[in-house]
Order: sequence, then structure tokens, then C-alpha cells
Amino acid sequence: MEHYGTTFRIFRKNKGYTLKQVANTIVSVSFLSKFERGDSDISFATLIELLNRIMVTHEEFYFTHHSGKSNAIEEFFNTAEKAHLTNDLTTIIRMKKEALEKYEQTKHVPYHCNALLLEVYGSMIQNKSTSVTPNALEVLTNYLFDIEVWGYYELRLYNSTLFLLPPNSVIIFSETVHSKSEILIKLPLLHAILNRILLNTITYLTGGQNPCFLYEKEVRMFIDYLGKLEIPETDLHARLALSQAKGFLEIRLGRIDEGITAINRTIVIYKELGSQKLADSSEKYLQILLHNQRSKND
Amino acid sequence: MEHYGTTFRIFRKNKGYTLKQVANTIVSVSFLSKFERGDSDISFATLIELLNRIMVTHEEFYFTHHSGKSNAIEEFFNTAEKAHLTNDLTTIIRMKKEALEKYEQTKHVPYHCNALLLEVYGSMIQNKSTSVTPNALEVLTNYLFDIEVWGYYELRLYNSTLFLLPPNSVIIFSETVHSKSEILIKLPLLHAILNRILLNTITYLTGGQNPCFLYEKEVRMFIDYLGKLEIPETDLHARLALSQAKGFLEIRLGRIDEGITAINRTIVIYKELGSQKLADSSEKYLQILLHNQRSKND
DNA sequence: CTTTAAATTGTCATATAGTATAATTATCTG
DNA sequence: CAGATAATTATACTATATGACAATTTAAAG
Repeated sequence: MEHYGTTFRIFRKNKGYTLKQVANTIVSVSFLSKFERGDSDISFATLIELLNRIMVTHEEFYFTHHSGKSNAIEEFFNTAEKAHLTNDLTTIIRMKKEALEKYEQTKHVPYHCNALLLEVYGSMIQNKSTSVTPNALEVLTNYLFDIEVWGYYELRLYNSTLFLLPPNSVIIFSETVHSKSEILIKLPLLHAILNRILLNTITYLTGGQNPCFLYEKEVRMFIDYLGKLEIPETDLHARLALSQAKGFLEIRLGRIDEGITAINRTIVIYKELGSQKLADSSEKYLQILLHNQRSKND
Repeated sequence: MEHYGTTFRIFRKNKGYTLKQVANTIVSVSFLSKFERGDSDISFATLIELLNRIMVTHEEFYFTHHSGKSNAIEEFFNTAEKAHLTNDLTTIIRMKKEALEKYEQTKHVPYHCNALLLEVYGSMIQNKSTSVTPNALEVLTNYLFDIEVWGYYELRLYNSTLFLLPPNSVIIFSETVHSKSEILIKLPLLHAILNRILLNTITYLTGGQNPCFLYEKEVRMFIDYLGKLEIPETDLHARLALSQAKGFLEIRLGRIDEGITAINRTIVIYKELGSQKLADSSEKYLQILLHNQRSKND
């Protein structure tokens, strides 16, 4: 891996600054030169100041330096999800091996959780019964339970594994997830995940083959909750998903026609805007839900 | 401002790690302790490693440390835009003063550009004729022209000021903006701005009171361009904006009924999803365009 | 091409980042 | 509460980040 200084120099030159202009009052010219040539490391606070001065965000700096990777955590979830969606078993297996190695080295629970997540993805690709041992699930639940303030990692981990947990746990976690994330939730990226978590929770609690629907109260609560969070007007995707969730609830409650109408309206919008895959998966899910509901009524 | 170490300690404790577990192979335990107590600064590379180990992204770390601010640049544009939308003249004036002071201190052109942007916002709030001196505009154009690789700052600056530039300049800049942003455009945040730029370009070139419509070719080109960029299926907002842009083009070309139909469909979607403000502003813009078009036909 | 000024790099001094280990404090267990 | 163990901090030392200024390279100008 190249030295950060090299990347900094590229940015500085691109913006047309001299060493002197950038260094001024923050560091000495000679030191900045040394840093840029890789002869010296630099303190965190100083580099942040320098980046500010040349009008570069630390995100784009980091991203460029690591040739197109945002950060290790985001990268992990994104590549895992992508491999899952494209049935890329090789990648899943490789990533799982890496996670287990890191766990052996450090004994840090998150690596264990990562391996578990990849285990599940792997068995889903192979169409095996997603048999996660209760032990493994306990590791996950305990970890999430122990962390008081959830950050990006916990939110994404929970969002990716919530379908494996028993409904009671999901209800408890999802109920508290907002208060567990404090100010961090103001970060747009984190807020978006929170929305996804709530929507997934609703979907999870609404679905299932259980003939009697046990979670009406909770589903209504989460729908209310999402309403109060005020999804930004521009986040049409989340708003549409919420409409869908309401439709699915209708169906589950036996008001099948109302439900179908509501969901079809959302599917029409997807299609009109050319989001064909989203339209397809919504349609498929609608069929499954209708099938379950009808066999129940028999 | 508190020391970064303090923030780090909060994160570490929250995740339940001991100094030893985190320090292991990266730094010594005693040093990590010193850093956390603010007795010592830390190198950039080392802190990034440590954050990785405790599963914290640098974004959330920075955000928490600066109590809810993402980074200086993003913060600048966001607060300026918000003040502009809420007619908060006081904030605009204060920010402009700050920008000019920084410019005086450093003579760095971006601060000059920032001041210019705030100047425009200010006069828009006061309903003054947005009289930007050609000189000032030249500063802006030259800056953007000189920077080879555009980053977050340049993209946002251009996006906020493109309505002030002559159409020819806008066409040139918007045509090259993608190639000027290289790999950075893979950052979702930057990609989103690129989409907004292209949509704003289309709106700008389609609008205007000029009775004869000079930019049909260019508008079609940018619409094509947006299509090729493949807006993600989930970015329904951008997809809807593109549909709208196509409708506005129809109207400008005299196919008024087709245009109105297309735009009304998008407004219906906004309303159905409860995005009332977006629906209103679309409707308002539609009226303006229709008015211009009709007075032209007389 | 020569001269001059600006920008960058090299050298050396010093402050401070970072380590090894001992001392202290907190946590756990019976 | 005592005793043991783990976690943190203090001390003394070394390595290196950073500054002041001189030397060199690059760019500008005539």
C-alpha cells in the first residue's frame, strides 16, 4: 500500500497549490514535503486540517488512496451482499475463511459474527436449509445486546441477520434501535439503514406461514414509527416501501382486495420508472403472501 | 475542541474492548492509553487501523467527534443551501463574512468562490436582481476550468452555481464533468451529485424565456447521457426527475399535451407518496414553463 | 540562453510520538 | 473483606515527527 503522502500530493497538485500555501500555519513546508514523499508519517489531526485547506473531504481522500474502496466495514457488507445476490459461492467461501482467520487471531466477536453471516449466505446459495446452530445465533444476539450505542457496523449486521432471529428478539431490537444509535442516526448513511431495518422488520413480522397472525400490534407500531421518523421527501424508495408494507399488512389481515390494489399501485410506479427488478421482486413476494393467505383460509 | 483520543475511548468502551485487545500489534498498550487521555497525538495511518479493529468507520468517528458534523465542506454547502431555502439572511451574511475573511488570510480561490455563492444566495433572498459581476463569475469559471480532476467540492460548487453561468459554459462543463471526476464518481455520494448536475443542466437549458429554443440537441444529449449512466433502480427520485425533464422538453418543443401528461404522471407519484413539497414545486415550474411557451406562441 | 525568483528538498536540532516495564488501580472470586 | 488477576497509568527510554534554515531544483521572465 502506498503512503498517504503520495495521495495527498496528487490532490494538492491537482488543486494547484504550492507546498507553502498548504503548509502555512499548520506545518512547516519542509515537513509537508517529507510527508508527501513518504519520508514521514503525519498525525491524524494535522492531516484532517490539511485536507480541509485544500478542500478535500476525508471520504474522497481515503477512497482515492484505497483505489475505490470506501472503508473496510462498508466494503465487507457490500461485497458479501453482492456475492449473495449473484450466487457467487467462491467469494462467500473465501470471505468466510478470512473472517474465521481473523477471529482466530484476535478472538474479536465481530469477526465471528461476520463468519456466521457468510455461512448463512453460503447455505442460501446452495439451497440448503438455512440451518444456523442456536449457538451461533446466540453469539450474534449477545453481541448486539451488549453494545449500548449501535454504530454503522451493528446496524448493518443486524439488518443482514434479522431474518434469522426469532420474532421476539427482532421486536425488541427494532424497537430500541433508534435510541441505541443516538446522534449517529443523523448521519444520512446511518439513517438510511435505520429505515431499511424498520422496513425489513415489518416485512419479516408480516410474512411467515403461521396461519394465525400474531404481530398485528407490533407491525402497526413500526409503521407508525416510520411515519414519525419523517422519511425525507426525496427518499421515494423508502416511501414506496412503506406503502407496500401497509398493503402487505392489509392482505395478512384478510382485506385481500385492498391490499392487492395498494401493492399494485406501487408496482406500477416501479415499472413506470423502469425499476424492473424491484417490480418483479415485489410481484413475486405478493404472490407468495397471497398463496400463504389462501391456503390458510382453506 | 476535545482530543480525538477522548472520542476513541468512548467508542472502544462502548464496544467492550480492553486497551490490550485493541492495541495488539498496532501500538503499545501504554501508548494507546496515553492517546486516549489526550497526552499524545496519533498518526493518521495508525488511527485508521485502530478504528478498523473496533469496527468503527472513520465517517462515524469524525461525525461523533465533531458532534454531528460530517466534514467542513459538506457542512458548508448544506448550511448555505438550507439558509437559502429558509430565507435565513442572517446566516448567509455571517457565512459570507467568514468566507471573505478566510480569503483575505489565505488568498485561496475556493473561499472567494464560496463568498460569491453566498452573495448570490443573499441577493436572491432580498429579491434583488441577481447581479453577479462578470468579474466574479470569471473567478468561478477559471477555478473550475483549472482543476483537472473534480472532487466533491468542485461538483457541489458547480451544481450550486451552474444557473449563473452562460449556457455555453454550462454545456462544456456538464459534458466533461463525468470524465473530470474519474474514479471518485464511484463514491455513491459523488455519483448522486453528478446526477443532480445533469438534471439541473437539462432543466437550465430547457427553461428560459428565449422564444426560440436553441438547445434541443444538447438537452437530448444530456438525457441520453443520464440514461447511459444507469441510475440505480432504487434512486427513484432521480428517475422521476429524468421523466420530468423529458416532459419539459416536450413542452418546449411545442408538444404541449404530451408534455403535460408526462409531468402530471410524475406529480401524481409525488403526491401519492406524500412528497407534497416536491409535487408543489414541480407544478409551479410547469406553470411557468407553460406560461412562457404560450406567450411565445402569441 | 541567462538571470532571478519561487518551489522543493536536504541537513540538523528538538519536541513529541511511541515502547518496555514497573506501579497502580479496578475487577473478579471465594 | 482478602487475595488474585486483569486493566490502566506512570516512568524512563528510543524512535520519529516536525521545525529552522541552507542547498538545490524548477519555473518565470527578460
